[in-house]
Amino acid sequence: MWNKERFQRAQLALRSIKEDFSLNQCVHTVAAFDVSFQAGLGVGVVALFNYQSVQLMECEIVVKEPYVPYVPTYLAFREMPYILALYKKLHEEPDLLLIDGHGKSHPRGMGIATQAGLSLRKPSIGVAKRLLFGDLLETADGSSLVVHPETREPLAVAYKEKPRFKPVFISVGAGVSNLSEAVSLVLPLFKGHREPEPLRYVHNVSLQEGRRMRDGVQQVN
DNA sequence: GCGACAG
DNA sequence: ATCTTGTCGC
Repeated sequence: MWNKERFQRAQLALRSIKEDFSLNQCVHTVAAFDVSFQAGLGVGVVALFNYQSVQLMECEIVVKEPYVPYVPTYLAFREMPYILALYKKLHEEPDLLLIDGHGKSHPRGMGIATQAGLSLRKPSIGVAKRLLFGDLLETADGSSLVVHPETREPLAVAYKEKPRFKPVFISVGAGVSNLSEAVSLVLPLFKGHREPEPLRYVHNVSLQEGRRMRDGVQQVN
């Protein structure tokens, strides 16, 4: 059975894991994850990308029923089963994980990107489409900073690939030394869209795969 | 008590 | 996230 108390205990227990891993000097590959839900089924997708060229290397899919509902600030407990299964399917070990959601910019500093990084012992970065926690501070260069409500510590950067875009919120997951490093690692992955290309790709694959299953396969591929 | 609340 | 059509704009 699930409840907030168990979720919170598990989340805080994970927080005490030692980060005995860190980013390689050179990041060669990045793995992006996303999960969508269609007709009661969860469709998880991972895509391995070459970091330098931002070209697709591998794509894997996992389809299964979710174990628990979505509970605000406990997203990882719903989506982590997909991420773990997807990670096992990869034929090559990635250097960096890119997660659709927050990392450190979370009420307990334990967003899904952080939980994923700690669980898999891999450096991770979170990219979320909406703010969850923290105060938004406008900066001169057009982008904004998210800071902790009390400590005022920087938690995330609100980045707009184009001025007319709504921002995405980039935050440290695990194994990345600081926010500015996380941002500089993600920026090269943007290709003129709101989200970095690897995340945009897995999101699209997840949606189309979900619809294909829901509507029934009309053709064999 | 009230409102907010990633995906 | 999902339920859902057309529509305005670059």
